[in-house]
Amino acid sequence: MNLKSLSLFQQLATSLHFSQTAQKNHVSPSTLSRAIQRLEEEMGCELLIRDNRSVTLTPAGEKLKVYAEQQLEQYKLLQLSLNQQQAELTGKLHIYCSVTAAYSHLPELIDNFRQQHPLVEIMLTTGDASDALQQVQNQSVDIAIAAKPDNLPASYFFHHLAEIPLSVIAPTITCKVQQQLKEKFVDWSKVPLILPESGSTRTCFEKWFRSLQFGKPNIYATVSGHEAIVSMVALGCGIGIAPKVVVENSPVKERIYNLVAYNYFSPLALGLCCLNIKRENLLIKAFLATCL
Amino acid sequence: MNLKSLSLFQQLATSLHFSQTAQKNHVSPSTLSRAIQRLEEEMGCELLIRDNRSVTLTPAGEKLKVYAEQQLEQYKLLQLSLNQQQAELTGKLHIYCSVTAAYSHLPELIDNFRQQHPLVEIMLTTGDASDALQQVQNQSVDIAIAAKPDNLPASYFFHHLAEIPLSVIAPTITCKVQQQLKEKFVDWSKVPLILPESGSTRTCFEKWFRSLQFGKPNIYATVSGHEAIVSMVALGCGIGIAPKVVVENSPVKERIYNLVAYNYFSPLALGLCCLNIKRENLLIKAFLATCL
DNA sequence: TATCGCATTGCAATAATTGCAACACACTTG
DNA sequence: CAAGTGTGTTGCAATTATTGCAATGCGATA
Repeated sequence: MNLKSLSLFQQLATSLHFSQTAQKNHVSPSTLSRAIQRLEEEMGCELLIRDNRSVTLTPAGEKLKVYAEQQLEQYKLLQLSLNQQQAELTGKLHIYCSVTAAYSHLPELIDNFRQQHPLVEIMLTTGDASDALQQVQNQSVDIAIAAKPDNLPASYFFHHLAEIPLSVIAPTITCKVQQQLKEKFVDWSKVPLILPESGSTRTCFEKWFRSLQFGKPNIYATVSGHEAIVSMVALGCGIGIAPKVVVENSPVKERIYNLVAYNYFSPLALGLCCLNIKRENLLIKAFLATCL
Repeated sequence: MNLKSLSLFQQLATSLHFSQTAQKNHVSPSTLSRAIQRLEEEMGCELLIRDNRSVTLTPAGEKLKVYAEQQLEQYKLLQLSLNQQQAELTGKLHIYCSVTAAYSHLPELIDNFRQQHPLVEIMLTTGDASDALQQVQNQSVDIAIAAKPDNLPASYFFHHLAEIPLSVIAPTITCKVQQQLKEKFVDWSKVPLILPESGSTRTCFEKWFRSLQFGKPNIYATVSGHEAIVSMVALGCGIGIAPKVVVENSPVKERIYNLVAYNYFSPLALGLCCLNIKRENLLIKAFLATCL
């Protein structure tokens, strides 16, 4: 039995909903399902009754839920007590976070860290993912939470956190782009494109476009930051490519749709990045530790 | 964090001795060492000070020890409560156990099981490993704890528990065998051998002897049970082959020594064995579950 | 009947854990 | 003082466990 499974179970026992719980924890439903199965195996009894329409706790499940809550609480207390005992960490930790990551992973990372090291002052900068590495490089920040570039120099340390799928998006309003896309033969060299200035998403796009063999792309605009791409697409300026999370959290998401047919972009690898030489730094070490 | 590591740590924190703790838990010292390292990583602080001559708990280690003891206790209680809640298992469980296994793994298996299912009556038969399968086959027993034979029919289920290394042993007292072994060229067809009647050890030996290409072995005696082999070797009747555990736990171990040069026997695979069709049997299922 | 939502499974890829052997170190012995 | 013994730690290769994707089964909904 491990705390991760226990935590998953505890949440599931509260929400009684596999998909939701899985999503909240950034794991696939199958992972959650199997974690519970392992737990049931280990306990030697059913914990949840899933009748394909609803999920209910068995009496044993109830007991385990109580136990899980206790355990998680006690574990927190232990951590607190251990961290108190160690020379308590203080100082400033500069974190750079791409706006994209801020949607999905930042909150819990910060939460966990603050819980364990309440005296550390966190200096957070958000910005375009493509700036992340540079910020780390010139030590303006200690850690970046951003997509992994294709060729990361060995002087950087990278810890994988999640895969960020990309979406190709188009405006729903009637406009020139709309018509172009409706044609049987889409001349990609004519379709106006909204692209990020640089960064992984840009690289990703360029690879794809080259594979189409349509010559030069018709780049309507290059913008800095995924959010801006989404906005411009919504305005009907052209089609764009941006992380799914950004699209789904956008205030204009009603005015765009997903060009599912073109979703063969490999997802971005989101993770923590810092200089290898700084991994011994106590604050950085502590931060990385909270991310397992 | 998982209970296994926590349990290892708890024991280590009590014994303050890596090798001992590792041995008691049937893991290698390196496994234990790394489990502790992981724990320290996870907690973000040192737990034990190892200065190459002694092991001491740090204050953080002390705290974790207390925590670990609580957790393990609570886990036991949880199991108890869950098992109580389920229709409590009762009945008889017939176990066959080779004497060899009785030395090493039987106690804890039984312990664990009894703790969880105190009302189940355990009927234990010990005997020669070679009988184990037959006993399972004709359903005289439900489960056997014994070495896995080379060709186990598919109707059997086998769960690996540990590797049992074999020793080639010779008498220390001066006798004919001694002299034969001292010669530069050992004529293996002349050396008197003490062998088990049948079973994995026998198979193992025969393979080895054939590979020597010395014709027929000079079999002094075939006996049933590894313990008897050790005794006969101690008496100077010949050399023998038997599991290390048996040799080391033998009352006559002072009168035998290990022919290290001939230790190229592959170890026996000790494990639990039952008929596949009986795996659904509640008692058997429960027993297997306690063995992970 | 077709489609959706939800949990589960087969399978291949990835990550974590393991034990062996080799090592470094401190004490003990001959 | 060199060789030997007992200790915990590492490099490395092999095994094991875990993961996510894609496909499946199953009921509900339209």
